[in-house]
Amino acid sequence: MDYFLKAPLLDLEKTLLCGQAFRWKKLDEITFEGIAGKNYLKISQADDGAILHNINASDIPFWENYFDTGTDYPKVLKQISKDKVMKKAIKNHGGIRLLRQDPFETLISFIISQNNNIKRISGIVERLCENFGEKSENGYAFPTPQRLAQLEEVDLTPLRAGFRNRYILDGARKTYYGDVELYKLYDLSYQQAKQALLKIVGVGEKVADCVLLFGFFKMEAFPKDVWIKRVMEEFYPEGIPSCFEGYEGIAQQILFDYIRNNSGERKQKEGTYAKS
DNA sequence: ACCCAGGGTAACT
DNA sequence: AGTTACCATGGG
Repeated sequence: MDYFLKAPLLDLEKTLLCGQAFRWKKLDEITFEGIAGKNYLKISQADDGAILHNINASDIPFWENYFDTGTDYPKVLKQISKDKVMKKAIKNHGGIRLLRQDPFETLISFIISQNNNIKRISGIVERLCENFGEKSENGYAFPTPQRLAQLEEVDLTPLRAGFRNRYILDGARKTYYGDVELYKLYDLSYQQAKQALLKIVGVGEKVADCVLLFGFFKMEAFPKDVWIKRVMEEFYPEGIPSCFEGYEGIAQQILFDYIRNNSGERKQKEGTYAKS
């Protein structure tokens, strides 16, 4: 059956393709498909929500959670738009929602993301799933920690992930052998959980913040990649405005899309970082 | 040929 | 504690 997922203000394309998840593909103007963990979904944009196609009733709670339907986005946007720059960014980029993703998938995906671009990250993640994920009728699941932990670096050469191979393996091994009790980080504070993630080789401040935000929904996380650093320089030399408090993660995602893909609405600074 | 990409590590001051 | 070269790979 098809199911209407209520999600006020949702912009499906921005949410799925803005670089917080890497396994979604656009099928037509309003329809997308992808796999989160081992769950396949075909989904279409609707007004203030989306249509989940051919879905089992038992899977609805998973997707409600994934699309963060428990968060009141109109309320959040009203709060953070007290900041002028954010108010402007929201006009075209306010439809982005955070996706509540699996911690291990998020960890490995963002280890792969370092010094890399979104298109190539998606390719590496896809090859990772095809090589080591469980196959089902609609594609490949994301690999388990157990499966990846038993591999050697040479096994990862088909991914063409380069120097990140040893980081991927360290993340998988520390997760599988419990050196980092990944699924217990939900219960820790932002700071404590971050300290645990930083024990993984290849995980630094930025990757840790992405995992904490997209994998554990720690809203204090404000990942500072090269684009956000440009936002901070240009708009927030004094630091993050206080009205973002409690919603830093959502604010970050909106600003990330704003600076990367402003479609001409913002004056370019000598064309320094116009989108490719 | 050079620079950059949702950065981190190791080796320097 | 704060810089900097280097790290594979692919696109512009």
